[in-house]
Amino acid sequence: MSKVSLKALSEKLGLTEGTVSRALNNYTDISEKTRERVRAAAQEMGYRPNSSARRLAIGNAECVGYVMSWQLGHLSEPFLGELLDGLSESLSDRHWDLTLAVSRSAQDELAIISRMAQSGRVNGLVISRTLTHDPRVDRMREIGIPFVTHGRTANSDEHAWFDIDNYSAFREAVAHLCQLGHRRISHIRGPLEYNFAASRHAGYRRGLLDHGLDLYPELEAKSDMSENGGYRAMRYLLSLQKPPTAVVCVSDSVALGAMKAIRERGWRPGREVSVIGYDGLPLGEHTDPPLTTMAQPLQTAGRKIGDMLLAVIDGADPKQQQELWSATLERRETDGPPMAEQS
Amino acid sequence: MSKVSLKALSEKLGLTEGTVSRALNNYTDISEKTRERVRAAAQEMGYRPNSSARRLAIGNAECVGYVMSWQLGHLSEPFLGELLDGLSESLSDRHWDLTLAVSRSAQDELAIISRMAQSGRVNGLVISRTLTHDPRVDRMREIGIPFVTHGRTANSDEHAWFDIDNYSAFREAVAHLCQLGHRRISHIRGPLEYNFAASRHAGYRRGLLDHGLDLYPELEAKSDMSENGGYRAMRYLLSLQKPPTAVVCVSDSVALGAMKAIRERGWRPGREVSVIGYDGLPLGEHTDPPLTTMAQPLQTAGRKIGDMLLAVIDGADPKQQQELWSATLERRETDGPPMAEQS
DNA sequence: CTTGATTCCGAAAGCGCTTTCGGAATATTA
DNA sequence: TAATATTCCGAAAGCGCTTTCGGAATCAAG
Repeated sequence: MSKVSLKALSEKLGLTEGTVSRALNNYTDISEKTRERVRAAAQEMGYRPNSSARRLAIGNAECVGYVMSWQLGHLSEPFLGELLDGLSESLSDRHWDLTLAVSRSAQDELAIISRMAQSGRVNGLVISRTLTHDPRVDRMREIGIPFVTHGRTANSDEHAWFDIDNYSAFREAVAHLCQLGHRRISHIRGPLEYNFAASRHAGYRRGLLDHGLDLYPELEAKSDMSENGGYRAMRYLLSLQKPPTAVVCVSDSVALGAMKAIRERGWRPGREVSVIGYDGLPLGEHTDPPLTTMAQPLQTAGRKIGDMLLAVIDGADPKQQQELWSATLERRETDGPPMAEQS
Repeated sequence: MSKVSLKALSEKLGLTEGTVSRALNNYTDISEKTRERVRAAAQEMGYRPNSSARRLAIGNAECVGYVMSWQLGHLSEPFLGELLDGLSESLSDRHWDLTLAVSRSAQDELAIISRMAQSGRVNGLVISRTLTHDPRVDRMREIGIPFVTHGRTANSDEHAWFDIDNYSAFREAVAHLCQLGHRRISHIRGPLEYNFAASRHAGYRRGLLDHGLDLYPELEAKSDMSENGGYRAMRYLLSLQKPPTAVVCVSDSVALGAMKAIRERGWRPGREVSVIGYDGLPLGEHTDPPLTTMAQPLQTAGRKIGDMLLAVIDGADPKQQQELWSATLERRETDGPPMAEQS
């Protein structure tokens, strides 16, 4: 690729490679005059230091990795793009790269982590969708590579993480429904191995208890993270003797499916049964009716995660790199007071 | 990171680094016995060749880049995840990496391309959302780095590309509406600089002509690629003296916004005005009513693009690496015959 | 004008791996 | 057994860049 090497440049300048290198890297032992001369020549010849060579010499990959799992339809997560955007923004300040790896199995994922870390391909890693007990963080810690998780784990005290306060978010969502007068509040939850799903679930339960409501297992429906999962779960809930008057969903996507089930029954979301989603997706404004949701601030999450990772790489104490942000209730039109008892 | 180097490994084995290297890389001049011995030791010590060193020596980055632009809300594109997934799947066969770069301006994007290519950081590039006249492909060609575009350009004959036949898709969508009896068919189009938007627009027009319909500029509304853009565009169309009885939208997202505008007027998509989207997003099944759409097969597009890029890198003629796939009409419930004239 | 402190650059040693080349050691053929 | 052909590995030269070290040349101080 790069036809112009340091050697070519230095020969043209009548300097040694070392000198040119130092000039370009702003060493103080190079006179301002020659530094400029070198810069100009480099510019003119279109010199680009070979990354592999530089990285080898410098002993640094100038690169971090994001490893995402194939599971859970992770790839279609709404936060993917934003996260990558923020990450790369953070990295671009120092001209570092972002390498992506997607795994095809849990085993595969651990292998990928090891390989990327131990081959010196990256200086740090970030993973998303943490499990409560996540073998990936064990692996990363054992390897000793800097990392930050997007989402907490059971022993998050030990590492750097970024998370949204899912627990409080769902507690708040339930509180909101209670204030509207609901007492039969359902939850369509995600796979509980995932920390975020477990937190939301726990927050939901806590919300009920806050308001003196009992926990009814039949009011909790399991789902994957897809619209279809939400649809099926909601159909189940609607088939109950006494269907819930409100349901909080693990995500906006799931809420979308739930809404469809509600409509199919001839009911209307926000009237016969309120529904609250989670994510704050823009498309929620355009559903029928517009979806009330707990909106998470993901526009800058990636940026923050990147900054945290860089800090850890720079030697910061991972335990100090922990950030918990909050979601906020965004009322649209799928939440309303319960209708008069009807059975 | 990697504590065990080739040197350490070779010393432990009582062999030279060169020999160990050759053993690990399956050179034929190493006896099967020592090869096995080396493998075992490598495995045991957890040896991982340092990537930077390997890449430098080998003169190959073992890596390709995907550069995405910040524009157009590209990041939230539905195909992002699938594309990355497919790409990485293709690359993982040879254990190559995928590095991501997101640009913050058109200028920036060109700079990124140059830097990645000329610093030998990647062996090839892929870009999405091509413009009809795309300076990025000019740049890549001028640099001489292998690449494939996701979407065609004005001079696509010259390079490798993957695309969906947008033109035919929209022509077909219009044909479908005509067969249902529609004669006032609108199009909410995207920014025409983008090749895909221009193709869809052209396909729409061609569809009208196919059926002997005239082109009315006022029936074409411009929009960005967001739900909101579709919403505003549709409001405009509904404000016409004689609103269209059907509208084909540049994307499902845009269609979502359009549907909202239709509902707000007290009408129902598929009854007073039919709407057809494009993308085939799963969430379209759960809108109200479920969105009829031209579905594109993106599950394997990434894989294909990756394979094509690899082929070009391996020396294949870029002009032979061109692939055009078709979208297919997925009828759901937003298409129907026009209602009786009503004004 | 000499001595010592500064500037500024050349020389050279890597970074960790790959690959070519040549030559022992062993096997094959006459 | 001698001569030729094979097998298998050691030695060494890079890949392109960074960085330490030392020494001219230039400066300020005596």
